[in-house]
Amino acid sequence: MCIIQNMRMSQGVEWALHTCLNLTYVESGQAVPTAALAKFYALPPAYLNKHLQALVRAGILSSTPGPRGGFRLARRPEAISLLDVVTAIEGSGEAFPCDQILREGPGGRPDVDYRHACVIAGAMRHAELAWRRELAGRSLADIRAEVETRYPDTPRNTRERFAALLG
Amino acid sequence: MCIIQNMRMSQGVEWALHTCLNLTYVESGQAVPTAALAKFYALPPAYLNKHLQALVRAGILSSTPGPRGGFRLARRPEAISLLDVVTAIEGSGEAFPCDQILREGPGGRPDVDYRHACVIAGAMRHAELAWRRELAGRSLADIRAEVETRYPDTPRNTRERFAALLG
DNA sequence: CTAATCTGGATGTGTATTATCCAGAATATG
DNA sequence: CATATTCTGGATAATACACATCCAGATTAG
Ligand code: SF4
Ligand code: SF4
Repeated sequence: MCIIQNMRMSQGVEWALHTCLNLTYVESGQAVPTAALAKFYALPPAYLNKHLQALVRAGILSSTPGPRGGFRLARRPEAISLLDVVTAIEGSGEAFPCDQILREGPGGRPDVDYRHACVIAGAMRHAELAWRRELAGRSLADIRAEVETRYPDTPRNTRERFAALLG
Repeated sequence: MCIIQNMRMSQGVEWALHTCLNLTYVESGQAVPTAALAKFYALPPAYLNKHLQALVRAGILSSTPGPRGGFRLARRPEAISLLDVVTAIEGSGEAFPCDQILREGPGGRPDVDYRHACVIAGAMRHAELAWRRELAGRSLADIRAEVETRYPDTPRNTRERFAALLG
């Protein structure tokens, strides 16, 4: 019937967002290893680690090897936007794939970069910018504040689970 | 190195947008078969036809079988938004995949629908709405007007190519 | 020194996109 | 009516990529 249900970002974004949010509850100075972060939501440890590495490369987390090592936030939650996390996992590529088919059209020139010249590509890019702007305007601290307003038990629950996992 | 570059919509969106835009230049009453639409940009005819079928189901195009049959716009260009076309090809699913991992977290309940309860999912949905709003506010007629301002030759080029392909 | 932990590359697996083909239905034309 | 044209939609194949695992090597706490 219908052939497509595309345009989804990787599930790693969800993992990364939740993990970063949880890490805001860890007392600074303490690192959490991949194994504990994975157990938090019963995620596959080796694969979650790949995403954590991406977050480190993006400067959102910092990592420490060795015993009592692991990951911690590299910046204050106020300084980490949702866009930062999404971009770290998804990359910064545009959602609208332009194959420059205009080159095959009437008057098409192989030497022109239609990604900049094309009105359609411009409109799609404009819409995508609106999306990025929304995500850039919301920080982990904002999310945490809203969570605590709606679910006051969250801080205690999160800290208790971390305590149990770090035992 | 980096493991992911996701979050792309299908290339069919580009084909559909260009094809719909081109169809605004066909004198109403005349239909264009898949073969001609495919040759316009050297696209694979059988696969393009799948996307055209999706556009018909969405009420954007209408189709006529038989000789001198083919596709034409089902509504005026002013009444077709970019979002209409994107949704017809991509589906209306959300870009942020929520696996409800909170169910595995502390205090998680299997009977709660966290897609509505979760603050993160809400923030992502909010950003996506901004994207949709932008696309919904731009019609094929708007795009066409901008194209003609910047590239005055486009109407003639397009009509000539159609004439040659239908000849 | 030893155990714990991160890093990054190699590799496997499964799903979804991309693409083709064909039988059947509908229709314009003569 | 006969025929050629064209759309419809299911079946199927090829390909790309997200998802996932594993391991050797590097780093560090104790
Ligand atoms: S016209 Fe725009 S969307 Fe189409 S191929 Fe060119 S750049 Fe891409
Ligand atoms: S907390 Fe939100 S994003 Fe995370 S699993 Fe639940 S609904 Fe999805």
